[in-house]
Amino acid sequence: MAGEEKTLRADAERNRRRLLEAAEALFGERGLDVGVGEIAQRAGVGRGTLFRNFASKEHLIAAIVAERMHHATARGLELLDADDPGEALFGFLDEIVGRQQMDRALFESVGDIYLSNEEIRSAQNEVLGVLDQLLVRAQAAGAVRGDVGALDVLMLVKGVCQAATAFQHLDADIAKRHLDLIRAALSAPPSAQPLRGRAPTLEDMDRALTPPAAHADAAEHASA
Amino acid sequence: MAGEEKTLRADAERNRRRLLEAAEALFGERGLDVGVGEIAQRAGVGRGTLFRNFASKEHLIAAIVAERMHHATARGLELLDADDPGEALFGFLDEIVGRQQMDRALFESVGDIYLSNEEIRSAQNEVLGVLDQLLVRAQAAGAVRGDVGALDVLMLVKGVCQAATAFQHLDADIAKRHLDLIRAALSAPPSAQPLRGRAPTLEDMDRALTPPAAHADAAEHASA
DNA sequence: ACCTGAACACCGTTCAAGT
DNA sequence: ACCTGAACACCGTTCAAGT
Repeated sequence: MAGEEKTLRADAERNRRRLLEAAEALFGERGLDVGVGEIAQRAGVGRGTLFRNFASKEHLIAAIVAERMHHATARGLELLDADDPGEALFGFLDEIVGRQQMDRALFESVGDIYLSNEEIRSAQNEVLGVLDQLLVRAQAAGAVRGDVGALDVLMLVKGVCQAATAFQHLDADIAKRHLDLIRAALSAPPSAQPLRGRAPTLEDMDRALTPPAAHADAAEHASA
Repeated sequence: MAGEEKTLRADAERNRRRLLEAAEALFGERGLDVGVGEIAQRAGVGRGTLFRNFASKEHLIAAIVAERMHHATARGLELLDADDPGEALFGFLDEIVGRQQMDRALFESVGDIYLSNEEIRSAQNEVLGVLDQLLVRAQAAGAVRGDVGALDVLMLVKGVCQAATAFQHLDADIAKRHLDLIRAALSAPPSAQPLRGRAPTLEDMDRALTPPAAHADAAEHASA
């Protein structure tokens, strides 16, 4: 289903890498509103070359975020072999949050392109895949309540990251603190009252991709 | 300390109100990136008039957000008289989240102007004031763990709102669901392991306002 | 005092001309 | 094929001219 990696000319490939590195460095230092001109200059190429490699500034950001997500996926796969399933899950979340703190507001505008950019979507589905496995293991071990899904967890963590970036001058470890609270929420037995709504699934996300289509007969055979 | 409300000419006051209403409507419908020209047009004034009333587009957004915060403060004060302190606190959070869901991504760019805009800051301090009272009452009643502060709670809720706006097409009630998880986190006894870091205070926020000042002797008599 | 809209500065993006 | 930078379109903001 995924297209083959179009092989680039040697210099083009090098320019692409330089652009990614320059953008990553500048975004990390000064946030997402650094100009494309400055990025191209730091990469040592013309502005047009940036748009030859990336359809828009948002796509450039998406490419960087997708790379991060691939790293996260790889790390999550490693943790699947850990002894303690609970520690594996929460250690995974800790590392994700740790990376976020370092490089400023990279998650900042992800929300906007979350669903519209295919590269981000597939990378995020990878992350959700491992997260789901880590979660199921932790639930089987009794370390995490059974009524939450991987998408629940990812959204809570994303929220913690975003809220923390606004206050990072305040306390660098505040995200860790709030992650501990998320952990408490996930560790608690679903005793008191049940959660409102139901755990969102990947199918829900796919369905959310086409809101302008008012076909009205979508609930036919999709109620599995 | 707060300056007196400069009394405006009748037509100027009316224009200001019209601009706020037009902006609120358009932002709610199509997000924060509607142009100032369209806002002015909908309000029936020239573009220059917008900038006479609000120093910048960000200040216009801040004025709207500040109004919302005043409403939230008023609602919180009412809830201080409620019978069940726990229900009062979580009901308050529910209403905040409910309003957020309705009008799109209003919290979206708040993070950026959080600390730089004085109007937002004082309005937020008001909210934090009531939230603190609601929280202390709930803690005294044993409904909420003692090791969290009002700023912790506000940041968690803000995170939930932001993460939910990205997925609002998915499930309108997803923020409510995650708020239930936050409730579980706050209701849990601080038994397992203690939270990392310490509860952020209003003094921490004020201190975060002046990061470029490296005076180094700020911990003199401020350690109260 | 306040309002207006043309003019300005500053982005992201495109494209004709080069190699 | 790929690169370049001038040119374009589109923002937010300013300001001289009006009332």
